[in-house]
Amino acid sequence: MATGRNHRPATRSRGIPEATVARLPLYLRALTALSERSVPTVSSEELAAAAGVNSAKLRKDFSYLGSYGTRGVGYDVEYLVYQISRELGLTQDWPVVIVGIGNLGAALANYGGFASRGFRVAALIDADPAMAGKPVAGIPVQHTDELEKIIKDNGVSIGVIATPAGAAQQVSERLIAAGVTSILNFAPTVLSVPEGVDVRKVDLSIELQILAFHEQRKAGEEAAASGADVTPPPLRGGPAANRKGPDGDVPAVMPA
Amino acid sequence: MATGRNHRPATRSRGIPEATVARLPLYLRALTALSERSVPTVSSEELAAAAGVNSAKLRKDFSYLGSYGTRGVGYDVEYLVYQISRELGLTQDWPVVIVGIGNLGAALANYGGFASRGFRVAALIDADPAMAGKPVAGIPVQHTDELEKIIKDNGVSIGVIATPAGAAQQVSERLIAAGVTSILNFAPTVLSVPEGVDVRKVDLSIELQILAFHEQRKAGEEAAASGADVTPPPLRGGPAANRKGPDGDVPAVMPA
DNA sequence: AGGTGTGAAACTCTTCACAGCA
DNA sequence: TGCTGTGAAGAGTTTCACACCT
Repeated sequence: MATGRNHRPATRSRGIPEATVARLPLYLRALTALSERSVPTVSSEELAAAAGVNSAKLRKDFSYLGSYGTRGVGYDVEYLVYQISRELGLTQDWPVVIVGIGNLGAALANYGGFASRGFRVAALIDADPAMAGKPVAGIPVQHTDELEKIIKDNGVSIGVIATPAGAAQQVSERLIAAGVTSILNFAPTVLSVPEGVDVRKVDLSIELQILAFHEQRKAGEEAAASGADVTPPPLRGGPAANRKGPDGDVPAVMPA
Repeated sequence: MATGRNHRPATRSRGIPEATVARLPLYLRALTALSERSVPTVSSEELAAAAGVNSAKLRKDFSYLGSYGTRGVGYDVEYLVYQISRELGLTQDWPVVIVGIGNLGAALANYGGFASRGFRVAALIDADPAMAGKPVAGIPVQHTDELEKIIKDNGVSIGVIATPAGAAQQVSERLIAAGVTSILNFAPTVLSVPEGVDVRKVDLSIELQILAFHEQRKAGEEAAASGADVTPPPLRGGPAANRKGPDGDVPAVMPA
């Protein structure tokens, strides 16, 4: 997911599995909704449905946090909200900077969910001098020259990169040098960062390509069902004339 | 990842593992860059570095596609680009619609990578009548009333939802009813969709929360190194008075 | 009765390490 | 010699199913 080394290589000291961590925000959101409706308790079954996972998984996930439920009853909503928030580190406020205030950066700055839980946009930074001073989402954009100062003055440890791909690596280096240790990267590049820095990436075109893959599969299946050819297009003769199918050779319907 | 059922439940017919599929776009991007620099061949080691994965994983991934390399030499760049594109279904053009043309929707519409490889923005749709006709990224926004017609006329099977959370479920239902079978959801909601529909979600606040979790860990480790307390904040007495630490009880330094 | 917490089984994914081909 | 392709081992994740508590 990131280029930075994995967390807790072999020995997981207080080990919550990464897969579980990735789901905690989901549970938190569902719980927050329940809390707003003043629902006092919830069963693993109900909460799992709201979060879109299965209940055994949810219970196992919670078991890593401790025994927070009551047998025969379920989980106390408020209490769980607190416990998960705490576990995720959302009981404190994280100042973040957004670098690259183009369409996307502006969208992120305006995103409400940002401020909602634990995060605060400390600054918007852009390389275009013409942007400097312009308010976006009520926050004046600052020039890249100020980057290091902003990071240090605000004690920022989380940076969001929404620059063009070409600028991303350099921006990440400056952020890191100034003290940032977690980066959310929207630029379509692989960032290489030193050990200890976490990078998560959000990449639109990758997501679309994954969807396209499955979409193509569905088309293939329909075709198969109606007796048409299945495997993608023809196997034209490329440079390497020695390729063979996935496992040995697929005993599939050959195209014309 | 999605609410829709998993692909290939038990028997993987022509099974490329999901984890591999998710990395193919990454390889494709790295290969495209090499191709633009007219690099003819590349070793698994080099390509892996460019894609930010390790070489054994990359070779294993490629082995699911077939034997496309040459021992002692490496992989033919152009040929691999073609094979991966084909596998991902990018040799055909996928028309997509973007629903919800706010800040984010506009950012997506303007996103270059969209058009670049295999995707074409067929239409922009928004519920605000005031938006109708306005061009965004050169494409006139159409009103939600037209949604079904647009989907059908263009044979759209992939939809992008960039609406507020409250509208997302309903939009997804309309998209699906009109024929969409893959959805990329940017709204912070769990979509519930019928079997056979793929949903992928991109959720800013979830990503940030995951970063916050690790960030907090790092802070904890530093503190531990300097002898301060490790486990998050205090264990206040909540509703359930029976909680216990993760594995038994953490023999950690108790806070004051 | 009802629903959590969890060992154990099943499955998926990653990494190792090396046989075998160019 | 150099690098791919891959069995086999290992790590991580999900699911099952049921003991146990309320």
